[in-house]
Amino acid sequence: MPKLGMEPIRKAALVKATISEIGRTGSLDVTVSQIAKRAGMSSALAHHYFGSKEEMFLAAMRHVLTLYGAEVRGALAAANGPQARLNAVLAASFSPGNFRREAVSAWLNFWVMAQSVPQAKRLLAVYQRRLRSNLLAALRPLAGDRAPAIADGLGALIDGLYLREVLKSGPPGGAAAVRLAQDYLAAQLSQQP
Amino acid sequence: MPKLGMEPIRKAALVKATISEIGRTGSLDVTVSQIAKRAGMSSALAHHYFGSKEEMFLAAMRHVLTLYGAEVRGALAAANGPQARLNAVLAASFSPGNFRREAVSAWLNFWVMAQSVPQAKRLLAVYQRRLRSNLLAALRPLAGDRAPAIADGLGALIDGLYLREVLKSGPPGGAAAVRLAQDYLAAQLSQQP
DNA sequence: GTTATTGTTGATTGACGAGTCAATAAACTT
DNA sequence: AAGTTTATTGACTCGTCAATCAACAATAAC
Repeated sequence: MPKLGMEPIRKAALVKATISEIGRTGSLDVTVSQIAKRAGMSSALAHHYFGSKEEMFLAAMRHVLTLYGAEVRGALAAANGPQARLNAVLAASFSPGNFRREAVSAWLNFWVMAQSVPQAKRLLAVYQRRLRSNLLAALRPLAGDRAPAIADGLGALIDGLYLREVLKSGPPGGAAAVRLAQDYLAAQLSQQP
Repeated sequence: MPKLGMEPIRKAALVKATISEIGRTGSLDVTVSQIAKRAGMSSALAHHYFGSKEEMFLAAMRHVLTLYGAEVRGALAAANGPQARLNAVLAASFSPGNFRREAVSAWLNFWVMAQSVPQAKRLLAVYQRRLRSNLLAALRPLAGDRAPAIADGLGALIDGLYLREVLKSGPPGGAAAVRLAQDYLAAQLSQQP
């Protein structure tokens, strides 16, 4: 049975399954067996490829952040001018791909993990730095000295909207979230600089 | 040895210890033994009083929310007029008592718990409703129809600032958080209603 | 065709931890 | 003083789970 070159396939399946299981249970209290089962393999194989449960979690986290980063980059590439760049970041942040229960729930749990796993903390810090730098670059031409404060506020607002999404029931509210964030931006930018 | 009337004392000690341990480890992966030890008793006694670990967590959560609620109420009682009431809510939210590593970390973990424990979800919903209602009441005279959107944004911003505090190192940044939130408010309120 | 290399799993190990129990002791009741 | 209630804990049960191992299978290398 063993076809060669299984490693990347199985790893990808495990990463996906990890996110699914974290999303399903809403916590990191997920067993390797559950993950492996959902990915269609034995728990022993999961350990074979990842070595430890923590590595699986970290790989899943990297995956979520990578997807997010790619979407932001893509949206930015098609954006003309500062205002469009801001909208691009917001649109990517709350796109259906990123702003869905599973991913949001996983993201919340990664935040928890960051408190005890240094590597996770580093990954989140990278995400925060990138977001801040994107916002800042677009805001400086529009808001000058006030750009840093606005960027920090907008960053926190985005995180807060993610946070609140996990408790909401019903369909994802990405559109409403974008509206709120744009509202915040409009208010800040209408102030004299 | 048994002095009577120990129950409330021990329960309070356990609640405090629960918050401390969650804050220390940054997660809900805390054993009843750890909590009991920090509270100066055996794990059996902890079970005797609370029945289960989950009950301990819920009691700790209630405690955090009660403290927060009391502080908000106190600040509101001394506030005159809508703008002062808004400032009161912000000041209470980021006061040193509430906005300290331990409490913030516990709060993040309660958020996670809310995803799988209905009772925890209910408690958080109560907190959110109260916050929203407080903000809304103060905002309506200042912003009219735009009050709901501003309240939702401000609520999310507050939650986001909490979230970001858990990753920050160094001393608590309550003052900066209040500034950011007030900045948001000022920008929103300067818009024509 | 023998020898690595890669893929795969059932079974097992070893640790840990929630919750229970039986026993002890001090205080209150009558 | 006998009995009840409250406080308290060490020892134990029972389940779970991460991680390892031994074995087997298929492909590639020589």
